[in-house]
Amino acid sequence: MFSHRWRFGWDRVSEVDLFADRHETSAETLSQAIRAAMSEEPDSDGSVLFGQLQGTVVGLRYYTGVVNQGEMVGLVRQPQNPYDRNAVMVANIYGNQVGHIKRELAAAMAYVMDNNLAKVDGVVHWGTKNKFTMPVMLSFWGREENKNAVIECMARRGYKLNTAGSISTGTHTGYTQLSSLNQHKDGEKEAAESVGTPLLLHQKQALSWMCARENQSALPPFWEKRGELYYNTLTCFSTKDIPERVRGGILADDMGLGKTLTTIALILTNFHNRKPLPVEKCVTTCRETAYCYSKELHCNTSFNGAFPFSSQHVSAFSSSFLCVYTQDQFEQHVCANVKLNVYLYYGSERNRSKKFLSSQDVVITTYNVLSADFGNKSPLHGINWLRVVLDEGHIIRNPNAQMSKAVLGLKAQRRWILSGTPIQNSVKDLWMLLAFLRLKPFDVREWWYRVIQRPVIQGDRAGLQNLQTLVKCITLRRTKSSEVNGRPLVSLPEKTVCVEQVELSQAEREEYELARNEGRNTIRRYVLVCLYMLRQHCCHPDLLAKISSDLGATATPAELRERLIEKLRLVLASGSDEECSVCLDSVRLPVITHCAHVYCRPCIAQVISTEQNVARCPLCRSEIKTSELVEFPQEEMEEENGTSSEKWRTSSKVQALMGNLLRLRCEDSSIKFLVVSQFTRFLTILEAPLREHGFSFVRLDGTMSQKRRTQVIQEFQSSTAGGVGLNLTAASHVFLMDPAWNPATEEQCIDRCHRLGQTRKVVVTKFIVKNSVEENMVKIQRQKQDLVEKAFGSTNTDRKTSRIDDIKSLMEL
DNA sequence: ACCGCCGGGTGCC
DNA sequence: ACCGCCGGGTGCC
Repeated sequence: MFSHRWRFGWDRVSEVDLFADRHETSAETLSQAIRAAMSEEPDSDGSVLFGQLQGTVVGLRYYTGVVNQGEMVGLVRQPQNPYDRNAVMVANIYGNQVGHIKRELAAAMAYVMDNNLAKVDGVVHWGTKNKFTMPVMLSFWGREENKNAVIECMARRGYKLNTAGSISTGTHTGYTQLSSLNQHKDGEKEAAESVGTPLLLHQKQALSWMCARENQSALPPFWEKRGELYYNTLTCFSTKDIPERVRGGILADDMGLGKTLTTIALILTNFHNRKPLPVEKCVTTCRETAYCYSKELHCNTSFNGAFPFSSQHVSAFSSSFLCVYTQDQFEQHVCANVKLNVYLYYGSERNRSKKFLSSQDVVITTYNVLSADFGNKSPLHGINWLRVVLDEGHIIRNPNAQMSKAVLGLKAQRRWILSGTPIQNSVKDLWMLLAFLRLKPFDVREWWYRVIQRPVIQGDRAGLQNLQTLVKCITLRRTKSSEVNGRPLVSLPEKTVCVEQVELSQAEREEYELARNEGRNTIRRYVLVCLYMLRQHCCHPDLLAKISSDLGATATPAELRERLIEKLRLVLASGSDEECSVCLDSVRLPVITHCAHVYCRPCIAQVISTEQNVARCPLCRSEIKTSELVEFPQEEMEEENGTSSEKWRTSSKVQALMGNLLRLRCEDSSIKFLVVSQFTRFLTILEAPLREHGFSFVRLDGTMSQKRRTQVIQEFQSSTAGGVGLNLTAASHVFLMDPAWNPATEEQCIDRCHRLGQTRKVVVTKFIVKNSVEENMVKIQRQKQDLVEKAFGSTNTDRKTSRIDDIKSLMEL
């Protein structure tokens, strides 16, 4: 075993090349590398069409799901299918199963899909009336770098992807009646008497539109009736059942145009059967609800007493309304003689009774309370509300957030989103809002993505138009500069914004640049430390520097120093090549911090000096001071081999290696192996299982003297002819335990045994942890190799191999 | 499935 | 006939 970084002094800086200062674009390179190395989830928006393929759907007669001509279908892997673990299920928009992809094709697709090499879409262009099988046009989408792999993989199984020219991707403009979209946007509606504040013209228009959206019976956008069926013009899906109409929408007026007042007016004006909410003495009637949430949590339970509560008949739908700061607005905008039951559902003493909450006219809560309750016998989720209103609805933009999931779990007849900025960053933001409104079929992310998001991002005009139609249909948005009947919505004094550019003085600029560079260096260092630790996790958990808990604060300074020195000795002895997490090289002038982490003195000194206030340990974030760094007494530096009392444990990677070694030894007991790691301490860890299974081994690493290295290599080569030096041809199997940033580093390593004197086939095994920083390192390696290939027309490897082949043939070997 | 595939019945022209 | 051919039974994954 040997650690190549040290032993041969190869390319010691290769790991930090990505961030090196000499590149003009270092900042960009840094961010790219971080994104590439740290990203767990690839950006699916970057996908390109690899090609298309005509496939077959079989087993139609066993399922009820039907498709129309031109309809999009979903392809779902069924790894648990008892008849075929490669099964790919075909379903229509509503998720009804239509059939399966034919077995042989499914086998090829399963590989591509399971390895995330491509996403596959299906469209059925014809044969929809078939009884047994039907054709399906499959489109393969993915990231550019996977394109060839996918095409080859499919070709190997006899499926040729059609990559030619322009192909229909299935997006087209849905037929829509634009006139109907603007319905009621110009109409006006008077608010109910109980609304205490007179509405402005544009607010009456908004009220009219909101009432219409709640009372309408029109189909959602892109749906039309065709005979007995309801037909979706974008996906070509059709169904007997009328698609659920979206009773509600997005009120996206600018700040200050009175979204809250308009919503209060809606609550009071449009109760059941288009009648106003019964208020005042009307104690026995059903009460309505609107809901809203605020981003803020105000746990002020004393507010509860501010509202008169009366016991009400519990309605089938209760209702609640919004935000903390609108509590005043209710009082302000509701007539003084009107009693409205408004309950603020937050604070630890909140009343969790479903019956009580249902009896309220309005229940107001916060996103935080809602998500805290969700999945925990949440009374709010058990009530079928008349209306749910999300104030500042863009807060639930991220569909992965708990708050968003909690919001989607609410049951309601009518749903509203109030937001001045419904789309903050990208078209992606819209999905969560559509999902909340339950706008079919876009509430299912796949259909939203296929029909709208991907086409829009790829610049498809039809996709953009469909998006606009969709948004127009469910959104009312006016800005402060909008006009009604030629007049501005609101009259405000003039506002001017100007930008004045300011130059820093030379001295200021110098200080600024200094701070910027320091900041950049600090970030760079922390990123490297973080990546480094992830790489260690991939190999073995014990590689991570331990945060020592036994270095108590009660110890005297002398005791503490003694213990730290002991710890430092242990750490240095355990791997002989302890690496500094700052420079990633072997520790020079080792020092140990009070939190028991070891660094090079110059490295950690620099970290401390770049901190403005309190310097913190890059590994554990404990406070560190230059004066508290403990050095190793010089005379003990050469000591070796502290026996670690800690218990040995295995790791997945250790298991993988041992499995290979044992299998190979069974096949041929004369095989020798080379086991390579970037981490010398990992080699130390590997010694235990090797001994346990009776493998004899030698170790080679950077701390050894030249003499010792020669001895070790001779011992390893003993039974094999050939010279010494860097020759390790006795080994025919190379195990690379962890990837290096630079592929050349690995190549050099492999060449130590794949060279003159080698008589066996050389097999190299690289262990890469799935879904980890290691996979991303491999991607970076591949990119580097591609670069080399583009620049030279052949890879490093090829050139080397061919040179070796040349020599071999010259010497007639 | 107006197929392919399987397995039983059958067998000169 | 250890075949070929015929025609019935059958059928996703």
